[in-house]
Amino acid sequence: MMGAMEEARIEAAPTAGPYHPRRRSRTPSADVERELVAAAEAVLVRDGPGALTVRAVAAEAGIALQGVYSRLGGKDGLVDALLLVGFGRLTATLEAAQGPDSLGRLRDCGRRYREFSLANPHFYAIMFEDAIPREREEAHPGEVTEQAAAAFTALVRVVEFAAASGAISAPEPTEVAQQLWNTVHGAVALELKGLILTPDPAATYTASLETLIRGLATA
Amino acid sequence: MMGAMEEARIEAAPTAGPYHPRRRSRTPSADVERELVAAAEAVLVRDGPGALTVRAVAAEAGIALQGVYSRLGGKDGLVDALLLVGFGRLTATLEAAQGPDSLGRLRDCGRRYREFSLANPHFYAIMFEDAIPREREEAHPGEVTEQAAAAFTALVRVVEFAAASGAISAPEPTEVAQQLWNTVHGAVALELKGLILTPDPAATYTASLETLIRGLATA
DNA sequence: TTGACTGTAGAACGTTGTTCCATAATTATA
DNA sequence: TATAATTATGGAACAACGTTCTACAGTCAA
Repeated sequence: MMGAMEEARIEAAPTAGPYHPRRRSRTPSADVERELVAAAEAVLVRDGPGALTVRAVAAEAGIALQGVYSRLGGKDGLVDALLLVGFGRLTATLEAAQGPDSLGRLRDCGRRYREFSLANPHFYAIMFEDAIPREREEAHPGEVTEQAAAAFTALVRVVEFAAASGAISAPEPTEVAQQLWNTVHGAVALELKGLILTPDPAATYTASLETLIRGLATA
Repeated sequence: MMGAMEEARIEAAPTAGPYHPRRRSRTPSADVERELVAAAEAVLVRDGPGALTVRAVAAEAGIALQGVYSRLGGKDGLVDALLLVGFGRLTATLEAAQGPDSLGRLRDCGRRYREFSLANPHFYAIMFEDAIPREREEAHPGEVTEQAAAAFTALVRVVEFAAASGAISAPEPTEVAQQLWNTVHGAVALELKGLILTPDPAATYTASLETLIRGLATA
């Protein structure tokens, strides 16, 4: 499967010594973690969550297996690093939402949420569906939780903006943002599992969002 | 871990023969599949998806490991059997929805959906979150898909009833039922993952449903 | 009763996450 | 720069997992 690639890292074979005749190259210490996470992302995107094994990632990075444990604390740490990347990108995607008016921006935010999930289905799966079961029962590190909360905050901002303009009623923006999250997450989660039983998932998604906006409209 | 239980199935040791002196009891053929699925449910409910191993289920049932393969086609078949049970129960739960009027029945249906997911979190996880990764890439058998569709049909019926009474507008009940599913699934999926960031998840759930109903109200 | 079927126990295989080790290359210190 | 402390490497090894294969023996049907 990986064939002759690893031979490139053998720099020389100075003597035909008995035990360890060949010199080994070594990844600079400062690069190990970054390269492992980059390799993990490549494996995840290319082959999906099921193919993300510690050995596959180490081979993809050209780094010793042990590096995953000494630098990232094992597979769970590797996945946590990917979660941080994923939630960071989702946050950036949602924060970039814009539109001609406050409702247009809310609609764009919803559209971006779906596009992110469809463009990054494997990322979305590990972020929201535990597509890679955790080996140990420990909770995610605080950074991951905080980045996930940052994505939610982007929704709160959009809701606040729409409420300030009077387009919707949101006395408690967090409550309404949660309703928005429920709707968009439910829609994309079901779509990723093939459980949108209507002919046009995109149209149904838009309709769901419009129903929400109508339900939130000022009386 | 299972200690002395399996000794109970050794009925006698008639002779001190050299190789296989002990007589073995045998599960009646007609019972093997049913008992395996029952044991799998017990393990799933008690210990969660991560503990549902073929060996654990066979031990729980007191049935030889091989039975899972000869009767159910392996772990995936075992999980499919559980999915069938789970979707069947969800369908029954939703079909039992009732209320003083058509909107009351819709509200009860939404309430029942959440209660089912919170009362059966491990079932919900394998039904909607692939909490047990499939070993082979094959699709679920038709029965599973049909039973999942039956659960959705229960939602369609409730929507049709509400539309017929004029409480909501649903020219295409399937479209509206899908919007309802998006909302309730999104809410419970996020709640099961601890991602309801409002103080009172139950209240936010109800509010989400009310916003949906308001958005679907007849103009 | 007899033969076909099939559950049982056990071993075994490959893959997985994980740990440990001696070795050697890099990095930091004096 | 010389020396010491770090740390990446490669390999073996472990337990747990899904899966397959086997001889054996209990059950079921002709």
